[in-house]
Amino acid sequence: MQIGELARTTSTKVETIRFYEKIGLLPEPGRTAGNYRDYGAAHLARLSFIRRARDLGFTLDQVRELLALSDDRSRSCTAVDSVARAHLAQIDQKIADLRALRRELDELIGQCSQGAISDCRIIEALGPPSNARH
Amino acid sequence: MQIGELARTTSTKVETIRFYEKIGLLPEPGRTAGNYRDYGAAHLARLSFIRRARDLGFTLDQVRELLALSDDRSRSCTAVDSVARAHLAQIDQKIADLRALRRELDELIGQCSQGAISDCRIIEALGPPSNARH
DNA sequence: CTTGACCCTATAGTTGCTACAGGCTGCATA
DNA sequence: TATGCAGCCTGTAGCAACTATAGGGTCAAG
Repeated sequence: MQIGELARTTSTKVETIRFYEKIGLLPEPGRTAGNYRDYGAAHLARLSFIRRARDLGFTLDQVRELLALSDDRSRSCTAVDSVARAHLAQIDQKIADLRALRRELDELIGQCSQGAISDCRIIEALGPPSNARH
Repeated sequence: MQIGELARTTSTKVETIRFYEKIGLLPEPGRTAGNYRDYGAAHLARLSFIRRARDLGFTLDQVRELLALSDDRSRSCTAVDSVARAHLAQIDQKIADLRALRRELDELIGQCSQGAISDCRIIEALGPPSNARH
């Protein structure tokens, strides 16, 4: 299987696959006579794993950790669980932050009366705390 | 006012201020005899504006746009409003994405029975679609 | 035998900063 | 006067996680 096919089956860009190889996330495959990368089922499995984890928002470092854990199949699942839980907490934090931000922005927009910039509440709200603006 | 003081009053790092100058977001200030940057009230106002907008999650490009709009005080506020609304839509999208992700991850974690990795539902769920894994 | 799709390497760009390295300036203190 | 130290200067490299480009080689079909 050459890189293009692997890319298509995993919905990954060719460059990204080469990038994963360069940073040591995906093992180097064998090469054909013409120096093309030649992938097998194990590569497909590993890349799928990486993509799913990335889709779930894990960072590359977290993915690396999960891969190491999954390679060591004798260990307890607890470590995997804790990586996932930590990630969940981060997501919750992000959602909370975005919601707060959304509220603020929404309020700002509600004040816009579509007048001239000089009366724009949005611009005004972004201005300096209390100083005189020339 | 020198750069350190401006940094403190706006809760910005010194390097960030120089960075904003380099990318043309903040105008170059005058210099003292010793070649130190010398800032005035206008700089403070502009940097405050930038920081507030950034805190609200606007990208630097959006900030640039808002700054340009606010400089042209005769124009209608409508353009500002639309930048803000576009940003709001982006935030809503992000929140929705994160919520979907949260749900999925939560489900995954719920299945973890703390057994050995070989039985780990998380690792399993991250694996390839349906193929035989060696 | 040429076209075109695919592959190769290596490097630079993206966003929004942050962190050096190596060197001045300016003020206080011994 | 010397010296120390905080603060400033420039320039460059680094972070995540790719993406894009340049400049080439390979392979199958027509």
